[in-house]
Amino acid sequence: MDIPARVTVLERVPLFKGLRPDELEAVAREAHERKLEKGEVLFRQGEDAAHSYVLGWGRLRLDQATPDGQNVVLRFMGPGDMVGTVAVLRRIPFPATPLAIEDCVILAWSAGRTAELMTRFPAIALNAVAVVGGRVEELQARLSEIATQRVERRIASTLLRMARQSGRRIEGGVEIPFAISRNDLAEMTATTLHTVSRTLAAWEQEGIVSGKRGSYLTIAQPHRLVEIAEQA
Amino acid sequence: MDIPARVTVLERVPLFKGLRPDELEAVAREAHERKLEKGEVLFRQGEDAAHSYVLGWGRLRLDQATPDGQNVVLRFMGPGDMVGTVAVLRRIPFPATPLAIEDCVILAWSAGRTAELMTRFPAIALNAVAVVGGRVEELQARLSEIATQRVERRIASTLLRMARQSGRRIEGGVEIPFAISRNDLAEMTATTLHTVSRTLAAWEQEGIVSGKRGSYLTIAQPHRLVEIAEQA
DNA sequence: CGGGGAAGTTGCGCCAGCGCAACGCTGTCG
DNA sequence: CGACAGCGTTGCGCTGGCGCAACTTCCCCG
Repeated sequence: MDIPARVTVLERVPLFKGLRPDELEAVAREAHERKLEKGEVLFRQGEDAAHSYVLGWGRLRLDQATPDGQNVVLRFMGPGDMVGTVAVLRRIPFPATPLAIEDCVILAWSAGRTAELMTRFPAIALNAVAVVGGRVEELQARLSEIATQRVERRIASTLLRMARQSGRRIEGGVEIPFAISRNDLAEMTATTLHTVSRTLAAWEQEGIVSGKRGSYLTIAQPHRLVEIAEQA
Repeated sequence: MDIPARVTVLERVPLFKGLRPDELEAVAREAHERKLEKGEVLFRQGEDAAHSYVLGWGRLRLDQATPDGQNVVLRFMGPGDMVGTVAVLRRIPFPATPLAIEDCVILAWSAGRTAELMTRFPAIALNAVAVVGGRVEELQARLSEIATQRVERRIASTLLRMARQSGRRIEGGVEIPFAISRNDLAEMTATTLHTVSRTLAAWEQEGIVSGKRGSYLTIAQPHRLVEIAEQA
């Protein structure tokens, strides 16, 4: 990717919102580039946070291993998302592992460079607070859900949230444009593969969602899902 | 509080770490001051985020109401914590309500002033990312816990986390220096008052924790609690 | 000092959903 | 093209801990 191409990518990244073209160019010049094939990891939980990243193309799933060896899916990330930036600024090891679920192109900056750019262009740092704040909000919402709601409602809320973040309108509903396994959903909603399977099977029966194995999940009747998510 | 007194407070606030004394003074000059009595709220969930705050003295409990009227305790906050800053920068309404559980003194800056100060002193913005990042980490940990662990382990983890954040060594163990009701604990661990009550009663029997109603909770045998939190 | 109310305790019964296990489907790799 | 591996489905039984309700204890306030 040459510099103008990078700028085109960075223009749409929330982290760099409000920067002038020449500033974006300066940021772009400092970046390294990295490609990741589906199935590879960008880094591993526990590693030293030497670089921060911005996802240019592709999708990542952010996994966190618990001390006792279980796995929790923290979030899915798409183009424009920042990765690892917080760990870099906090000078702590990466707290999770981003796994490529599609081929990805990623821009990287060293830890020192990251801090330096944010100091030089404070707007980046302000944007970073906003982005990370958004994650706090999402996590708080999930926490509330898990704390107070039944499994069925949590699955509904999770699907709606993913649709809102990454969904595409297509004929016949809203499509979530990457493969999510039942197990992924289970690990996002704090339940088991089995319960997710049963729930989705029921919803497919009723025509609320559809999507064969491997292909993308489509929410055919979002309003029905909203009803389920909101019912007392 | 005069300006030097404010500077003394701000010196110990993580958000302002690394600022020079003259910079701290500039920040202090821009602040408004606000007192809050026990039982009052600083602002209400849903209100427009017109100011950001730093807690000088006292303690707050941050509550979030769910759409269906339940309540979740997001966190307890103590001296030096920042409050509302994220909502200000994201230009969204406050997502939760901070309730004073002790008398508090709070410094406040208007939304515009907050952004301006962060731009003038980018170190503040970098610190803010780190602080908010810490919250993300804590929320992720709680999410993992709730998703994968039994109630007993979650309560143990929560108590240990609070002890780590605010605990005081005293003779006979570690004391959590503010009143936590069983209900608070229930709302933090995604369980019910009843289950918390039973669990703590059992632990008091075994001498792991102690603390009468109203007084502060003391963890007499932290290592036992760690065992419970870590056992498979 | 006595009455009211909030917070905490405890017993009991029930059920959502977990855990296990067996089976089915589908893509893929030799 | 056959067999394997990974993912998903489904049935079944069990149980953690929730929900309800009755009761106790403590604290505050008049």
